[in-house]
This record gives sequence, C-alpha cells and structure tokens, in this order.
Amino acid sequence: MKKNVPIEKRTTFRHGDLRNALLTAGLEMARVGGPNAVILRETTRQAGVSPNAAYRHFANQSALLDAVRSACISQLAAAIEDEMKKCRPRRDPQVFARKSLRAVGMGYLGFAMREPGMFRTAFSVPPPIHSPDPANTASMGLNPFQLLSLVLDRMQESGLIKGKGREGAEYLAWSTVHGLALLVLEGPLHAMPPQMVLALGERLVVMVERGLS
Amino acid sequence: MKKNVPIEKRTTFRHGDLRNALLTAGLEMARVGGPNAVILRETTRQAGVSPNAAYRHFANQSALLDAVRSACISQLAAAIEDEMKKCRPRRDPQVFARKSLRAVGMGYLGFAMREPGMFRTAFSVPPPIHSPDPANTASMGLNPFQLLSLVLDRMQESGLIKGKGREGAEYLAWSTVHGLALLVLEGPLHAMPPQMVLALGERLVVMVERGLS
DNA sequence: CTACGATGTAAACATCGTCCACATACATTA
DNA sequence: TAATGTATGTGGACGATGTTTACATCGTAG
Repeated sequence: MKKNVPIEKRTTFRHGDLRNALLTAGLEMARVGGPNAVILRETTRQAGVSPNAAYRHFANQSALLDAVRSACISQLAAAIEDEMKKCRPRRDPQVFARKSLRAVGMGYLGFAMREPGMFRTAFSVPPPIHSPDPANTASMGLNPFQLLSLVLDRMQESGLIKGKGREGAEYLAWSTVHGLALLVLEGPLHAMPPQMVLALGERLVVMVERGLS
Repeated sequence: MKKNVPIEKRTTFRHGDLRNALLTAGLEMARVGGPNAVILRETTRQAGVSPNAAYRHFANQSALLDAVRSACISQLAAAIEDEMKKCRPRRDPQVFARKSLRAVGMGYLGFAMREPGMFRTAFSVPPPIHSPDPANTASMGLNPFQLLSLVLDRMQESGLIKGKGREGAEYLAWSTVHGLALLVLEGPLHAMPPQMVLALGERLVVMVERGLS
C-alpha cells in the first residue's frame, strides 16, 4: 500500500489556484468512487497543501461536495447536449421532436453508464437543479431539467403532445430514465449488460412518448 | 446536545441477543438518517456494549449495513403486500390485474414517501434483491421484484400484455416508479407536495400499463 | 471438574472533519 | 519606500469513526 500522492513540493507560499485544484481533485474522486469518496483531506494532499488550507476556500467538506456536485451536473448537461446536437432539424417537426426526446433520454442514460460515479454524485442529496443556477449548466446555459423541458416544448409545438398532456410531462419522462439509471448503477440491475440497458432505455423513451399523448 | 442513550447496565456478561439488538439499532438509524447514518459504534452504544463486541456478529460495518439493508427491503416488500391485499380478485381478471399493478406501484411509492430513510438504504449500493434471498422477503416470501413479476404475470394471463410485451416488463415498470421515488427523496423534486407525487405516480402506472401492450 | 469455544472488554492505531493560534506573502496606502 | 492589513497556508490539537490485537469471562461438552 503505497501512497500514490505525487506532490511536487511547491516553491511558492501561495498555491495560486487552490480552490480549483481542490475542486478538480474532488471531482476525480467523485468520478471514481461516487459522493462518499470525495474526502477533503485527500484533495488537499493531492494539491500538495495542508488540510486546513481547504477551509480558506470551502466552508466545510459539505460545501466542497456541493461544488463537486455542481460540476457533475454540468457534465451531465454537456452529455445531453452532445446527444441533442446529433439530431438536426428536419422537414417534419414531429420527427425532430421525437428524435430530440430520444436524445435527451439516451444522453442521460449514456452518461449514467459511462460515468456512474459522477452521476451518483450529481443526484446525491438535494441538488438545486430546479433553480437556474448557472453552475449546473453546460454550453447552452441550460441544466438537464431545462434541456428536457425544451424538447418537450418541441413535442407540444409539433402536435405530439396535446392539451393537458404537457403538464408535469418533465417529471414523467424524467422518472422513467432516472429510475432505470439508478437501478443499474446502484440497484438490482447491477449485472445487466450495457447493451440490454440501452435497449430498455429505448423502450422507455417510446413508452413515454406514447404515454404523453 | 444530550446523549439519548438509555443504556441500562446489563448485569449478565452475555447480552443474550446482541446481534439482533445491533441490527435493530442500525435499522432505526437507517430509518431516521439513511444509509450513511448507520454507525457501528453507535449501535453498540445503544446496546450497552463495547464497540468491539459488534465484531463478534458482523465482519465489519459493511456487513452490518448489508443486514440492515436486507431488513429495509423486507419492509418494502411488506408495504407492497399490504397494498396488494387491498384488491381482491374480481369477475374480470383484467380489472384485477390492473388493480394489482397499481397496488405494487403505489405501494412502492408510498413506502418511499413514508419511510425515506429505509427506502434510500434499501437501494444504496448493490442489493442482491434479484436472487431469492429469504432475508429480503415479507410474509408472502417474495421480494419486491418477485411481487412485481407476479402482477405482471397476472396481466399477461388476463390478456393485457400480449406476445413480446412481457419480456423485460419488470424493468420498464420498475424504472418508472423507482425514478419518481428517488427524484422526490433525494432529487430535484424534493419540494413537491406529496399529493402531487402520488398523482404523478398514478399517471406513471397508467403509462406503464399502456406501454406494455 | 476441566478445558475449550463463544462472547464481551480494554487499549491502541490510523483516518477524517474541524477548530485555534500562528506564519507568510502580497497589495494598498500613508 | 515603508508600514500595515488582509488573504492565504501551516502546525498542532480534539473528538469521532472503523478496526486490530491481546485479554477476560462465561457456558458447556467431554
């Protein structure tokens, strides 16, 4: 058991960018081991700094975790955006809307499978994802919830959702994919092969699409 | 901050039922504060015993948590059973099947809202709910997954699910309700009023029912 | 009755989060 | 330029947790 702490002894007294270094280290720990793995002392170790130095930049480890969580949510938003960009507007706006919904759902699920630690961190405890906190967004300036709302609007405008079907649609759609993701990540579907998970995801998206009309 | 540790000093050297006492204490902690709140030393304190005594009954705190988790899953199964018992067989087996599916879904969701700590504990990390471990069951001897399978069989037998619709139906149905539960418990839907959550749950069940045909 | 295995105790260690007092470097200003 | 103040990092300490090692005590089987 060797310490894998390649601290290059800093020559300057100041670190220069400590807050960022701590955050980066914490994000990596979250990536590897989920929310419980983000250890305050360890981040300072990796930054080559004494433990208390962290308290100049974060009120406590909970505040550090909050920052890490925001970063995770941003990455999730980015993953969804990537998937959305793959589908360009079409002649038929309904096709576009459907593809968009699928993109959000599968982007969400894909990120969960690709980065389980970050995904679990993103949703550990009460993330203020609802409020448009810029810290939770990616290049489009929208958080995952807002991205979902966007594509649902597209579906409504193109006539795929009628009348009251739009109300609360975010929650219905979100629940399905979120549930599958968590059952796979830290639930009894742990051993399910990724290919099958994705196939289930597709079926869920279709189910949502039909369920909203 | 007073210690609420009513340890009645035991007169005998042996405790008599320590393993069970630790488990009970741990379950209560999980109930109140979720998986992270089950502290090994605290369970021994409440049992009026030295910390190391726990190691005679559990390999480590992870093993203790596993046992607590199993208890939580059992309670979940019991809650679902309770809801299922409310709907008696009817003339029309399709009505019965539909009511049964609703019972499982709403029983699941209701337990999550009534006992958030236990619910979160039940699904923290890798629960072996899939394998028919008797530790996870309630009076019917079925774990939550098997209860769901049961009502889905009912739907198939009554003709509500046809052909390939039955394949993987457990996962589709489960994902939806599980997702809603977690979004509410430790997600962005944290502030949603319970009444609205239940209404969403009903819509989800209907959506699943239609989506499986 | 004796010896052994199961159960509980005592003491100790490493790690973690956190607080307090102190040290150092940079920037602003007199 | 020199003084001073503030932001930043250090050192040491405390209590809590999980865990290990050695020891004590009881019930029981031979």
